[in-house]
Amino acid sequence: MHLIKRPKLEDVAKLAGVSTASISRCINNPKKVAEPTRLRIQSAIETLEYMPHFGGRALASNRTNTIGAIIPSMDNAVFASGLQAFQEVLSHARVTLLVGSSNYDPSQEFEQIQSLLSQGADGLLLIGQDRPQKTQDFLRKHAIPHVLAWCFSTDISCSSVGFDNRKSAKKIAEHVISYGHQKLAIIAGLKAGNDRAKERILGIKDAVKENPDTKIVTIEQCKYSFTEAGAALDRILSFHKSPSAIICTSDVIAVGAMLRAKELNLRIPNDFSITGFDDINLAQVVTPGLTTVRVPQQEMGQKAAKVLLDLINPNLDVPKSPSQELMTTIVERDTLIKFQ
Amino acid sequence: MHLIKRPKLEDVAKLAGVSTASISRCINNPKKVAEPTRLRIQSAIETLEYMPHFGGRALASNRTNTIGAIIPSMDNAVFASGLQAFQEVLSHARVTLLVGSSNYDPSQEFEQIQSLLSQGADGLLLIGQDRPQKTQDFLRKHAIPHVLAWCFSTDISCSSVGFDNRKSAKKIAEHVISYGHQKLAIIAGLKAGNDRAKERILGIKDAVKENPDTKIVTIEQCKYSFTEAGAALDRILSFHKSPSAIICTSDVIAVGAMLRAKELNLRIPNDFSITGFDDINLAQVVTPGLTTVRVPQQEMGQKAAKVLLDLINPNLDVPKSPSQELMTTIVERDTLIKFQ
DNA sequence: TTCGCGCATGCAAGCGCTTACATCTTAACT
DNA sequence: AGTTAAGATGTAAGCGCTTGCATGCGCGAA
Repeated sequence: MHLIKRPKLEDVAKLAGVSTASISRCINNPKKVAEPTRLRIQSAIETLEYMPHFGGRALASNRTNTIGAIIPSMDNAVFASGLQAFQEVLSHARVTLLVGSSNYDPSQEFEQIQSLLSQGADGLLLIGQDRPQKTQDFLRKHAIPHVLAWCFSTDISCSSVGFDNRKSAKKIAEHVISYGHQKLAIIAGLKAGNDRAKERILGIKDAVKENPDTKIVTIEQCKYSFTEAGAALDRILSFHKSPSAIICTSDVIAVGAMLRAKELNLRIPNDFSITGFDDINLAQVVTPGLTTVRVPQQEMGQKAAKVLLDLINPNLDVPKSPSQELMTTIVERDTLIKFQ
Repeated sequence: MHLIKRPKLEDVAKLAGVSTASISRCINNPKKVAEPTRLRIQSAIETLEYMPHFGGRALASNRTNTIGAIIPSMDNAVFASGLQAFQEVLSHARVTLLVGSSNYDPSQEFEQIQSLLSQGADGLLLIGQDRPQKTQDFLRKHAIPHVLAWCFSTDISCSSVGFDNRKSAKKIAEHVISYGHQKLAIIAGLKAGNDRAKERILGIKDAVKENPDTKIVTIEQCKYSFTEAGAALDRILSFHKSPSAIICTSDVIAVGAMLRAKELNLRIPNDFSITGFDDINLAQVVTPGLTTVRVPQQEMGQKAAKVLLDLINPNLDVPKSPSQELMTTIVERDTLIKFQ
């Protein structure tokens, strides 16, 4: 078992007694090679353990079979599981996933975009639609095939696979209101460069506007961490007019607030109701179970992968289905009860 | 704003009035170019928005600045956050991360290894040390720089960054035993191709062996899902001699069992104690809080990245620190109490 | 003045693969 | 048998970049 110099196409060609062109064809388009030759080539490839050289292939064909995904952070389960689903679909199509993370920062996202493209990514998965003009221009100018996930809107020029954050947030807010709550508080993720947070706030406001008896006591923002969410809860509780329900734009935040409430010996939902958003594992594990909005994470990852693959392989018969709206549903657990 | 043909080195060279060689040098080794020329080149690169072609570069230099990671699944928070940390370090070193997932299946892992390598990965991050001879031979034969994480053992020939699963499991088992528990049950992940699960079981057995009064009532295996873990609990409860403590080799499993126990109106830790492994978010969120083993996920990801980068850039002065053992600690919460 | 040396730069040969085109074979027609 | 089209295979020209080597230049020492 000693080190072997990487074989090249030529070596395989020699062994199989054909030209390098045939090998290449056999690998990329087996139909173009006659049965017996193909078998001969196959076995030559196997005995040499030949593996195409990526650079050579990329240079000659100008394709890398690589797709980049830039997500805020894998630390948030909601993206991790979407990404997992995305990767699985890609893998079946023999496409490799490049991963970058933006840490919720638009300028880091821009850097990562450049970085992944310079690594040859044929296309990109991005989260959300809110990004600086600079980034958008860049994508357009270089005609980068990309799809946006975790958002949906018909007026965006590029493909998106996701749900309508505003509508979904309105729905949960209406749900909360229908339980008789009139004084609401919001804990949202930081809005800067994060359209999901913004849209969700807007959605809640939409619901409040339509229900004149209702009002928003305060809107707090914080990072997606338990402790920050706990601090946000503290701020809310320091108000005179404390809310009867707190709507959080993420499960992580809601759970963080619940943990803090427990420390303070407050009882949820008796002292106040609370709702989340995403329906990650935490929501079902926390006590009481968190009433939240289920987001089709896996489905989104899978469909986004398919759309992106179509975008890259302008497939003959596949009808263009550039954007897809997925639906969210409310998952009722135990943190929301009727007011009084 | 129209579509622009991707500029190549030659275009930049023409604009800057130098040869392509200088541009290349300027990009890869700025010191080798005189100050004024460098500035001229820089500005040419910027006005053209030049971005090196990945394939060309990879072909000529035989390096891709890309590292692959193959993890069982990003769906498990323990790997997701390790991977996040790994990626961040890589990103600072201007190296891009390729991701594959094996779904805990050695043959899928092998495929992903091949796939990532054929994408030109300069090195690989793998989880655990237990893999088929075939895979090991492959890695050795092709001299693939790689590091193993989530495991540690001095007798492995290649670098590893992680903790000793067996020792850590022994430690938590001893801890449980020190609380007076004598009849223990284990719920472990599926052992096949998963050395973490195997080692942890062995560690628990080690502890039991050293404490003659103690015995293991049963060892159940299941996938890393709440429902499967719940089913495993059912099996345990159907035994005559039911255990006073259940040691789980993963938090996901422990929490799944706790959820099931709650459904059955069993009270933890009164009816039985339970412990987890990993200390992911869930452990602190579940009620009662899960007593578990904290694994330095982030640190592991970061250090693994550094080791791998060193392996790939045989750095001059950096002393070889091939393997690193990290420590785990027991996090005491509320699922483990004294027997009786 | 001459020589030599070091530095900055240019020249040009590939790196391993794909693919348009040319060539050859074969079989199905007239 | 002659003609032709379709299919299988080979030929060779790059794809865009890196890098060993050659070149040219300026400067100090002899």
